Parts: sequence; C-alpha cells; structure tokens
Amino acid sequence: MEEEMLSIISNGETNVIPELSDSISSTPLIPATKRLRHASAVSKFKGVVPQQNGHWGAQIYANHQRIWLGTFKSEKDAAMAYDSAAIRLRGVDSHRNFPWTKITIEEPNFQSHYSTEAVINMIRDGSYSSRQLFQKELTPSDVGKLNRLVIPKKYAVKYFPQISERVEEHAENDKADDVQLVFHDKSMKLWKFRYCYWKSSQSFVFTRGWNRFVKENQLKANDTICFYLCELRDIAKGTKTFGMIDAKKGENSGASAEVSGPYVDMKVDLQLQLGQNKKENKVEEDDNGNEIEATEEVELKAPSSTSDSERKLFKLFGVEIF
Amino acid sequence: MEEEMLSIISNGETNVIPELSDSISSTPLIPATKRLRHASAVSKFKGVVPQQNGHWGAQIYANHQRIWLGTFKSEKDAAMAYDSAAIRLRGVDSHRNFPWTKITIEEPNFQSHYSTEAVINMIRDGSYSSRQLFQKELTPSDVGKLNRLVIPKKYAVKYFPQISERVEEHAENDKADDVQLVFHDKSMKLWKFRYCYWKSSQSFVFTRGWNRFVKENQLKANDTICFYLCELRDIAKGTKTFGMIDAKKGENSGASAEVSGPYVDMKVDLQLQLGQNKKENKVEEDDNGNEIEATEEVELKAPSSTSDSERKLFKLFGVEIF
DNA sequence: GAAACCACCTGTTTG
DNA sequence: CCAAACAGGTGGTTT
Repeated sequence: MEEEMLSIISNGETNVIPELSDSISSTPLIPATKRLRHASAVSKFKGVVPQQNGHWGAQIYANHQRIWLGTFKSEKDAAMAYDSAAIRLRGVDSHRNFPWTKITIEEPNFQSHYSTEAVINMIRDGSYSSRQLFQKELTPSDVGKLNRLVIPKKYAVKYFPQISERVEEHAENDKADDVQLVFHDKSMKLWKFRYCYWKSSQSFVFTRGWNRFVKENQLKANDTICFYLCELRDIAKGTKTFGMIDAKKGENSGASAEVSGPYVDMKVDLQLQLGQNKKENKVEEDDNGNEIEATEEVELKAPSSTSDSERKLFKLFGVEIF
Repeated sequence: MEEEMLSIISNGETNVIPELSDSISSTPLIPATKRLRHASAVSKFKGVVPQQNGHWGAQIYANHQRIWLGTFKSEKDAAMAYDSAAIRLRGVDSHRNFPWTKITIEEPNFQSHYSTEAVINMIRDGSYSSRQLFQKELTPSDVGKLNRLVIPKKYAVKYFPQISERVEEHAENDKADDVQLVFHDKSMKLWKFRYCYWKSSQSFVFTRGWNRFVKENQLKANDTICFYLCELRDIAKGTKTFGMIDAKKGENSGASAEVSGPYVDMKVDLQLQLGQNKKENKVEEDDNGNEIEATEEVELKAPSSTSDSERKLFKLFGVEIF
C-alpha cells in the first residue's frame, strides 16, 4: 500500500512538473488582460488551478507531496476530481468542494476495490468517471450478414436493462415496446441499438442499428468493442451518465500497431459539449477528427415501460443509475 | 366385380387354411387349461374366433365361403374387422358387433372407392385401419442441412390441416400458434414436426423435428417416407386415430435387400399398447425391436388454437377427424 | 426490388 | 455428463 502510494506520488510529480513549470514560468510573460480572459483570478475551488489554455488543473497534497490529478476542461470537473482524490488521500471527512450526493456517496465503496495508484490513475486518465463495463471480441457473425451482435449473457444481465422476462405491459402501450440503447462513441456521435432477447437461442443481442455501426467503423472479425459507463460533469446542466461504445481494431485489421491495452484510451473528449447545441444537424467530423456534437439528448435507458419505476440500468460506483 | 370377389375368396381360402388347420389340428393336443388361459370360451362377438397364441381371428361367411380376415391382438379389433368386412359382403343392414359411430358410418362410402378384394386385403393386412396417406422419395435437400421436408402440395392440402391461410386467431390465444403434427413410428416412438407453409416458395414443409428424424433414422436421399393414418382400437380407451410415419431405405442405402413394396409392412404392432402405461419413461427398444410404449398421450392434432373447434386434420373414411 | 430487420432455429462447445 | 450459451443460420416482413 505504501509502495503504491509512493509510486503514485512519483508519477504525479513527474507529471506535474511540466504543467506547473509552464504555468509559472509563463505567468510573467502574459499580460494581465490575457491572463484574466482565461482564468478569472484563482479558482474558488480547493485544489483547482487555472491553466493558460483555459482548462483547469486539479492537484491535491498528501503526505507533504503534491499529486497532480490532471487537467480538465471545466472548473467543476477539476473540483470534482479533487473531491474524488480527497476521499482516498484525505479521508471521507475532509473538506470537499461539493456536498455528497447519492452518487458520490458511493465513491468510497467504489474506490475500496482499487489500489490508491489505480484510483489516481483513473482520475487522471478519465477512466474514473468513464469506467469500462465489458468488452467483446467480435465473431465473424457479429460483423457478417446477420446484422446482430451477441451480448454475452453475463454482461447483459449485469449491465443492461432487464428484458428477458418482460411482462408485456401493453395495457395501453401498444406502440413498439422494443428496447433501444444509446451510446456515444469517442467523437460523441450517437449510436442507437435495438437490444432484445432471443428466447429461442437464449441469447441477448443488438439488432437494429448494429450493422450500421459495423459498416461505418469498418469492423472486422477479431476486432474488439468496449462498452463504458461515462459520467459527464457539466457546469450548466449538472452531472449526466451515459453509455459509450468504442471499437478497437484487432490483429487482422490493416492498422494493427496503433492499439494499446484494453483499458486505456477512452479518456479523450468526454468532459465537454453536453447541451451546448441541440439542433438536429447531422453528425460530421471536422478536420481534426473530433469536436462533434450529438444530435439528440444524451440518455441511456429503455424508452418503454415507463411505469416500472425501479428499472435497473447501470451502476456507477455501485449505485444504480436511472 | 364377380371375378374380384372370387379371387378374394380364393385368396381368403388359401390364407385361412393354415390358420384354421393349425388351430383345429392342435386343439386336441392342447390341455383344456391351457386353451382356457388364452381364450375364455368362445368369443361373444360374431365372426371372432380365439387363437391359441392369445390373439383373435376374424372370419366372415359370404356366398357359403369362409373368408379369413386375419388375426388381431384384441378381441375387439377382430370384431371390428368383421364389422368392416360385413359392410361390403353382407350389406349395411346386416348384423354388427358394434353400433354405428360417426366414424364407421363413413366406411361404406370409404369402401365404395375400392374393390372387394382391396377392402378385404386392407382389413387383413392392417392397412384398412392404418391406410397409407402418401409417400415421398426424399430429395438430397430433404435429408441435407436445410432441416426441412417438403410435403408435396397435393398431399398437404389433402391430408394435413389447413395452414396456408391461417387467420391468426390470437384474440385470447397469445401462445405459440405454430402447427405441430405428431406421428408414431413402427415402434410407437413419437415424433413431432412443426408443419408450416413457406409463402416465399409456396411449399408445405416440416421444419422443427425433421432433422432429428433424419438423423436417428439415418435417412439418405432416395429413401422413402410413408405417412399412414392409423386407427387404434383399444377396449379400455375406445378408438383413437393417429398418424404414423415410416421410413424405407432406398437403393443407395447400405441394407438394400430387406425392403418390400410400398404398402405392405406397416401392419405391425399397431393395435396395442395404447393407454397401458402412461409413465414418462424414455422410449427404448427391447431385444425384439418392438413392444414399445409411447411416452406421451397419442394424439395427432394442432395443439394451438383450441378455440377453433372444427379444425380439419385428417380424414378417415372421408370424415374429418379432430 | 434490395437491404435491413425480425423472430425463430440448431449444432457445437463448454463450465 | 449435460444443460446453457452462442456462433451461425432460416424464412418472412418491413423499410
């Protein structure tokens, strides 16, 4: 435990050096007007420091060592990152930037399953608020003409809404009672999949919408898709939780050398752009390959069966969301 | 007509000679106790005579000639065989062992389509109460990976229930509305087939269950399957009608020399074993290869749509059964 | 009319 | 060893 802690601090220090040195050394060189345009004085949140690019850094002191928690695009995100780290490094009774909520109250329990190093790394790389649920290596049938993706049962029952024993509540609801799950990808493009249970084969599948995902991402057999649960911290609209899907190319794809481990590269581009633009414009990538807006409200829930109020959907920090 | 009759009588005589001579000549050699153990005195039915093996023979006199109608395992079966023969040979107003039923009342009409010789032969070889409906030589696709058997349309519409214009009567019937036909084989093993109409190919097919029948009977292309309609005359439970299926190996099968004509060898082992044992024991053959009990209630009907009371299933003597 | 979608079906594999 | 799960299918319907 102590060794983990030390290694973290070491990592944090090596990370924070260039960040802070940039900020400090550049401070005298920037005119006051320009400095104020990016960071209106110092942050009112504990552990949050402005960055010269308009983002916000988060840091926390523990054992007389400064631990860098990463940079965030909103001040609130940085402040929440401090709160999350403070749970582990300063205890649950330490000062917080935000009061406990019914979600954050689960964080101590969530963190207890990981080492301190892992918690800090999750905060820093974004996987703390967008943790992976599961992944699956695609079979030839998953990317073939069957237009369906088999969701392994153990993951379906754990992370997706209950659909196997659907009670057919079509008393007044005779419209389509199919379950549609929505996910973002890395560029915040929205993907909708019909999620259903095939009782004849006793399997859970994505049907409608899946083949489009396969085609537009040029998925091949042995590629891997990952499902994440993301927490989107937005100043104006509060915290939202949504699902995310990402595809990783496998060995027999053309670009084979760019892939890393199973967990790492989902940290990009999550903490932004929610509720900024609600127009129905088609999603299209710009020249940089990101900065994309979603076409609809971000949500991940079963649109049918509104009467069943205690439908289990996702768990974040062990608490059920939706 | 007269020639047919004569030829029948001739056949009957040549057939009856060994039967009766056995019985008669052996009578003095058998002790009375043994005779009584098999046949408690003489039969109370007209035209029925006991056999020393415990079975019952049926005979009828016409034109002062005795016509042997065969041996039957139950006394009632023999008596019904006499009734059937009496319709043709003694007229509909002659004395009967059993009153007319709504099934037997159709027998005169049924017999009118056949010669007297054919009627007597059907009674004698069992095909009168288990007459062949049709047969089909199997195609490579019928025994291949398609897991379906194409039922020739002319037979499907004639002998199988209507399914092409099914009216979806799911007002209160939301359970499976697929049509399942059940057949016994020679060993009374039960086979269930999903029977449906494929609109795209305008063909009637067996689907679910067929491939198992193919495999367990090791059917190959050019083998022939025969469908029979059997009438099971049981003293305790009354007369039941059910379908029967049988496979005959074709030329390119291994054992090619043991097969006979298309009509003959289905008369075995039909008039017995109904309702004797309702336990759920698995079907298994004994060393003799027969004397097998069915695992479930014998019936041949579409289990769904119980509300539709006048469902046409099979015709026996021109009357619809079930 | 083609492609997708839908609700089934099955042989293999395996914990 | 066997029931469950699933990879790989089907015909039929909708878009």
